[in-house]
Amino acid sequence: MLAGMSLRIALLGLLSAVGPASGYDLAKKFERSLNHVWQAGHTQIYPELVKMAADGLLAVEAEGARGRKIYTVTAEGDHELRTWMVEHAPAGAVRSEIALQAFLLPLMTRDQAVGVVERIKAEFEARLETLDCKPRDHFGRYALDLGLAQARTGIRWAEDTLADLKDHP
Amino acid sequence: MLAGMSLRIALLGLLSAVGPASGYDLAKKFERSLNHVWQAGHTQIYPELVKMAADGLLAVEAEGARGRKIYTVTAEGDHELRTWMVEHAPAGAVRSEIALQAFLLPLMTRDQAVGVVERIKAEFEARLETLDCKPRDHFGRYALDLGLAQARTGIRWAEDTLADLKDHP
DNA sequence: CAAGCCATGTAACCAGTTACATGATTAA
DNA sequence: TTAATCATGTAACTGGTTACATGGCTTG
Repeated sequence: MLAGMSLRIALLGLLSAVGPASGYDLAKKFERSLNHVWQAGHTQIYPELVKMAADGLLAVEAEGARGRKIYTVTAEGDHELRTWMVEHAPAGAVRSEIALQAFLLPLMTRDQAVGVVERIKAEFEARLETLDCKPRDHFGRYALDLGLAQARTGIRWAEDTLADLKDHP
Repeated sequence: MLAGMSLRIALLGLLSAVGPASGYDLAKKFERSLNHVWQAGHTQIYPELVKMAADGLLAVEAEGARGRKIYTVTAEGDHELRTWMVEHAPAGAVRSEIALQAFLLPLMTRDQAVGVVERIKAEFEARLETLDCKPRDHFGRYALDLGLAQARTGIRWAEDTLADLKDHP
């Protein structure tokens, strides 16, 4: 089991959850439901589906108009998904521009720092709002809970940091 | 100002904070202090420093034994750093294997899901512990606070999710 | 003088983004 | 019939990882 197959896993998961779909369908669902967890555009998805079919993880169930291919998960694909979920220790590594800006705050003047933290706060608030609008009955509900909790934590951090910056001028 | 220049910014920030340093020094400091915020190995750092010097953001202050070059931030480099901090709206996008596993939990059996969440919880706990050991007087303290708060949020999410999984078998 | 660490680099590869290209279908 | 949207793809590039290569310095 190689590292960095998250795109495959995400596609297998989506197909398992919503049933047979085309590349276009999957790209839309990526944007609508997986966005806060993983991102991929159609230019990455189309070729990956072809490779996954070649590797036996997916089968082409039907071919419609203008080359539209409907994919389904094979038994092997389902096995791959479950194995990854159960066995793969997720990489906890973070690469966050927000955290980088937070890291560098002490290099800024007080006024610069206040401006930066206020923008970060707004960013977390926007995130909270978009996540809050998503349907709660959805099968990605646990990830939604995590995202909401982390957005609230970010807002609280920004408030505390603003207070701290005002205390120590 | 192009997107995706976070590595440059991180290097400018480190050099500003700790003073003149070589590529090797910076690689070590990356590992020790920036790890929870951004990652970069020496194979990425060395060529980037050369490019940054060519672009006028850094100057080679001295050359020591075995080709060791000591870099300093130029006025232009300092300007670049400040401009990015003050003007660049940080990308909030997340790409997290942990969140992906959380997303896919409803596809698993109850036992599989419990195992996955327990491993995620352990991951957050490990993160909390490593961050807790870092020095608090350090110039990256705000990022450290954010990391600690988010690790605690992750642990709380895992506990809530485990309770939820046990309630609804 | 050998073992181990210090220190710097290159090359090949993989993942992800941006820009470009094309044609089918639908609605005004 | 023209404009918008649906739908699929390719190519070039950027950022990041892994594997490899090399040689100086230090200490037992």
